[in-house]
Amino acid sequence: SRSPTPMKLRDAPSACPSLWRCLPCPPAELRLDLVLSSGQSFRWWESSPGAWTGVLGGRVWTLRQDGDRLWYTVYGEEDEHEEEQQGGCPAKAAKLDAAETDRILRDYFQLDVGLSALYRAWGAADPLFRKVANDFPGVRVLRQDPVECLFSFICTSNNHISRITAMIERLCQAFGRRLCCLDSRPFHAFPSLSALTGADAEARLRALGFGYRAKFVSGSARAIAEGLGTEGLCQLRTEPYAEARRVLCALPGVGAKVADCVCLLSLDKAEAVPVDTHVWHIAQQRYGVALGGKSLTPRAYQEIGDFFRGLWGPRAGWAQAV
DNA sequence: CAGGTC
DNA sequence: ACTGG
Repeated sequence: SRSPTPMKLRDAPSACPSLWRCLPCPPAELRLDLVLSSGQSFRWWESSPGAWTGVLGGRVWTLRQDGDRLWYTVYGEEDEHEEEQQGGCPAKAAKLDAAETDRILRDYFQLDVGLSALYRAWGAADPLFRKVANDFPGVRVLRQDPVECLFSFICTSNNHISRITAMIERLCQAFGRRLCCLDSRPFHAFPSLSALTGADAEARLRALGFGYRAKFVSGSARAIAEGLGTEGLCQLRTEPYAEARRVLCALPGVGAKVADCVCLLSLDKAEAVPVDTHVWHIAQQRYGVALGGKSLTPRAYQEIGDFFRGLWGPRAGWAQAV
């Protein structure tokens, strides 16, 4: 009998303790709710109060914070057979997996970067930061997959969060590998580069409501596939900020703002300061950056980034995320 | 008009 | 220009 038992979402460790693990992580270092709902990633969903379910590294996870601990559970794939689930997973495999999942999570949240020390430094340099920081502790920059980050942020231009989230959900359903079903809801991986290079990709994206961004997504996928490749894109992590930015801005649908988002959120460029309309207004109103144009010109964009880098230092992008 | 880009 | 809160 091969009928796969439908998997259920796991809200909390109490329900099924053996399937949960935890990492030490005080709230001053990470506030899950703030980070996962702030528009850095569009793939996390508050599945029940305090529990966040989403896809990371080709697996489905539920995360939860309790005091000084970050709890997590990872769901098996559909193809994994029942015998593994009940008789207790093969101990050896489970142990190896635990070290690996710990590592994935620590890397994704960049837990080796001490956030409280950074908050102190930014606050010492900037009274306005201090005020905001009080209400928003534990906001850190995720280290996302470059392909997911790039194509997600191509979708953000001249758009709003609720629609961006819905578009990316449809993108994954249509082009991404199906991972598993939780409470009858299917979860899909973010599409690989090659999934987006098909001849009909643009038309399919238009049908999914991507509008003019359909051409940007398919065009950038093609350009990367025929150029640096997924590996080359990932290798931008070891290149200087200016070089990564230059390469990204050559892609269709990628201008200064999207390039900075990709640099900051997936390519380890902590000095990248994405300047959206919101940041632009704050720079003028709260920080008195004198650039009284009617629109955010390339010149003004550069000036605002330089201003915040001068104020906050080499991790200005992290401070801006707060 | 929205976390811009061509 | 796409699309929708």
